[in-house]
Amino acid sequence: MDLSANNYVLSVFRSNGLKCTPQRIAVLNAIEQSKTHLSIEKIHNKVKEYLPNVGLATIYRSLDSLIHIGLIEKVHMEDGCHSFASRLSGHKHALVCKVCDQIVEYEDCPLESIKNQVSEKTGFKIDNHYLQLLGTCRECQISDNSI
Amino acid sequence: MDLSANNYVLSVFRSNGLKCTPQRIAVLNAIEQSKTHLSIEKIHNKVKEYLPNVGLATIYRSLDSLIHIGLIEKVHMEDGCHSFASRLSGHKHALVCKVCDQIVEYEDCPLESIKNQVSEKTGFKIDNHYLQLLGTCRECQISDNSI
DNA sequence: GGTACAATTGAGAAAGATTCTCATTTAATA
DNA sequence: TATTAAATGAGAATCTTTCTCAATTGTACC
Repeated sequence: MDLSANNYVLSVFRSNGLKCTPQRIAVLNAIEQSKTHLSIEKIHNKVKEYLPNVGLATIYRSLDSLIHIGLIEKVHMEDGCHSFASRLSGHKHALVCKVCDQIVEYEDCPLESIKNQVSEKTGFKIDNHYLQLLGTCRECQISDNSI
Repeated sequence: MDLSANNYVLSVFRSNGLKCTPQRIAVLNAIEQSKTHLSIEKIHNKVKEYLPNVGLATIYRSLDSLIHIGLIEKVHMEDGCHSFASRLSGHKHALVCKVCDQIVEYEDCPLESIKNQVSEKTGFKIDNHYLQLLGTCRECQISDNSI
């Protein structure tokens, strides 16, 4: 894991008046590099591989900072827990496999038109949305290791 | 609050082998009758009005049971907390006002067609979805008590 | 209606998750 | 490189959620 930030990430930190620390970069990298969702504990373990002394409180604080400046977002799992997803590659939605827990990100946002529709009907000004589709991925359908 | 269940609710409990207790009915009623989202603590307080001795653990257990038999579902809030919504009136999506916290339910599910689209592209078999739209309701836009 | 029995409850303890405090360290800036 | 405010690590404190167990209560059957 490279604990130095690229220019874009650095500029996001700076423009928000936040320091770009190795801890924060390590948390961001852990989330970006993961193919599946990570609990706080898993993020902590991942970061400890590179920064063995990092404290759990720092993970919480880093996640808060990264959410605040928009580099990551909280993703809600069906069981009520949450994980975290990178927002560096723009707006995405989560496809969560109930069998293998894999998260596939789906980039075409199908909701822009729907938002207008809903706005007209209800008068709500909608400025954010959260969509999650739950099901079984292709591999798990084939291997049929579902419960 | 009427702590007796209607026939439908009763049959759902029975077909799942669960007892229909006043505590569970009170939790269900509290959620159904609320216009806004309720935290666990608020549900507890609401239920205590009718069953003063109800314990917090019972609220947790009732919520689990009600989710398990499909009478309610967990709704995720943007801050990572969750509230609970009745499913007695069918499939609905939440429109959450960031100013007044009001939840408006929106019944036309715009996602059925999208699900097929996404399935084709990704191979996922999608069997559930969760959509939440966050914004400002008509009243709060007018009164402009936003932050 | 009364009885038996397993499921459920209340209370508080226990466990787990998150936040806070504060002395120390460190990134950013000049 | 020196300065300074922000960030960190460690552990305490605070919430939140789950567990345990004795007492209670729905439900099914008579």
